[in-house]
Amino acid sequence: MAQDDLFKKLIAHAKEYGYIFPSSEIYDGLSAVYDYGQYGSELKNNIKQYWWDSMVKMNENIVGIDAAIFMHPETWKASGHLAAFNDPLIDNKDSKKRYRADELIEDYISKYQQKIDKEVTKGRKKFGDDFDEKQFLETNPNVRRNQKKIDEINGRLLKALENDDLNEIKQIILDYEIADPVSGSKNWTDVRQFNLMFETRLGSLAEGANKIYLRPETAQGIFVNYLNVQKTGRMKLPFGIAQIGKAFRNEIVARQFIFRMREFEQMEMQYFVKPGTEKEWFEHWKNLRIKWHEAMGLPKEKYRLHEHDKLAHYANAAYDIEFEFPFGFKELEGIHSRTDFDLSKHQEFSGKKIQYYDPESGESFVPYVVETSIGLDRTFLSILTAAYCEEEVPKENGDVDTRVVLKIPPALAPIKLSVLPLVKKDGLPEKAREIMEKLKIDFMCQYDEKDSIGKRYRRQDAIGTPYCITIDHQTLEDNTVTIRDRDSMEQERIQINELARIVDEKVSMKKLLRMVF
RNA sequence: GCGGGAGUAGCUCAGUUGGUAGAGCAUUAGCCUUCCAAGCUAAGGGUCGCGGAUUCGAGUUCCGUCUCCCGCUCCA
Repeated sequence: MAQDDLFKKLIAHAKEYGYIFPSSEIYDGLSAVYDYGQYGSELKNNIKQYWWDSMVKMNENIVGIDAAIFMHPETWKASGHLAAFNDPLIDNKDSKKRYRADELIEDYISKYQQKIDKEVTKGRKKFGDDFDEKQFLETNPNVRRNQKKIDEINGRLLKALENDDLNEIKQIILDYEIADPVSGSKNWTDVRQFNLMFETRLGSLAEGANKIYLRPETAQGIFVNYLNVQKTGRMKLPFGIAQIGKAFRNEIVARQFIFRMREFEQMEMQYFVKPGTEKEWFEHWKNLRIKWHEAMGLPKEKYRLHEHDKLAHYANAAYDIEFEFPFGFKELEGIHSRTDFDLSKHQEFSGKKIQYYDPESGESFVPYVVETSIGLDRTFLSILTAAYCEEEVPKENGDVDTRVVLKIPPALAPIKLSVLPLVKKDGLPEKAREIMEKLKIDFMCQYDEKDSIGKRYRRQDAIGTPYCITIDHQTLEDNTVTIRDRDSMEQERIQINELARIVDEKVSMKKLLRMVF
């Protein structure tokens, strides 16, 4: 089956079986916003728990917090988001391409710079060892002409950016007849501002109310709480702060189902270390995070590591863990060595000293940070895509039947166990209810007596329930039930009083944690 | 924003030159059922995305509009 078709089927299946619904669907939906349904929210919670436990429970030097989505606006000046998330964009009407208007102008400027470089090369050849670059740049008429042009355009651009003057940016493009690098067309739309951060106002709508933002990443909530946690938790380096929470980005194009949403959830852990040891910890977390993914049991070949060659301004090393989605390998988790960029910036902007006193060396310093940041919704999607199977099952009459089954890792499955009386009479439903009552304290269980047993098995397959237990006539005689495995469809007969123990062994989250640690 | 595709029941879709909105599955109730979906009976569920135009009459024609999906530009 083509990957594209598979993806469409998966989306339809996710909706039909209560995993993911389009947001506000009765009002025609909202672009790139989705709601998690009755099973989706269970799966999501299980993923969160697996992550949280593997951070906070399994590492005594990692603690968790839950910071607010609203933060002081200065936060985003310090982090650089306010500047970096504001892009003036322009469309070419002929080529239909969209560009960042400032980059378009900068590209144009770089052509003049290239001319200057060429002159310098020529000059160097001509004068040999006597070549004085500084003097050459000041006196050569060609260089001076080009440099003047650069200064002129650059000056206008910087001023326009500073004043948020979009009309001026457009005017620069028109004045210098800057053309679309692809088509050569000069047929441009107006310049529009895209702010990737959602804005709102704190307090009333009254004038003078402060503009605040929905956080575009959760990490800053950790950085601004660094001192609080370090002091109140008596934390010593190295230590980590973990957080799960929503973040918001007003993406120009948000698509591919829940892969890129405007509202999404991140699971982040910032690990604070002594400067100089960050590379070592970076390796440590990279390896541990890979093990975390592998323990879930999704196919290993679906994962791949990608090293950033172009590093963000704050990082000195960065890896992505990528997953092969139906639309290709895409980022699932980022492991970044963020140096002391964030804490230093907050120190600078807040005026509060963010230092760690190291009793061993007697020195104070700003700690370095190694970050692991994983998309919860993306992890959800990776599990769902890997789980979705259409199997051919031979029927008794020789026909072939298609079985749709979600092979979700049992520890993460929304419903662990369904309890099914073979028939709806002879006291079997009563016995099944009795068993159900005992088990529901241990597991998410579901009871079903409607329709034939085969049909009920298929319904459970479709939502990914790993085990079905069936109460039949023999149950009444010897207190045994059959337990059916979702993936192999094989059955085993076991004692009722063994049920909780046997199922727990199979579906417990402890199993995953033991594989990682 | 531009280009392409699509909006009819929970799902998959049919609906003729314009003439009373349909099927299968699903759902609910009842009957029947000794282990891998689709036995029997009945019921519920749709202002055909929305608005306008043409017409005696529009799911169907025309215009507008909204939404979703795919592609492109952006992405810490």
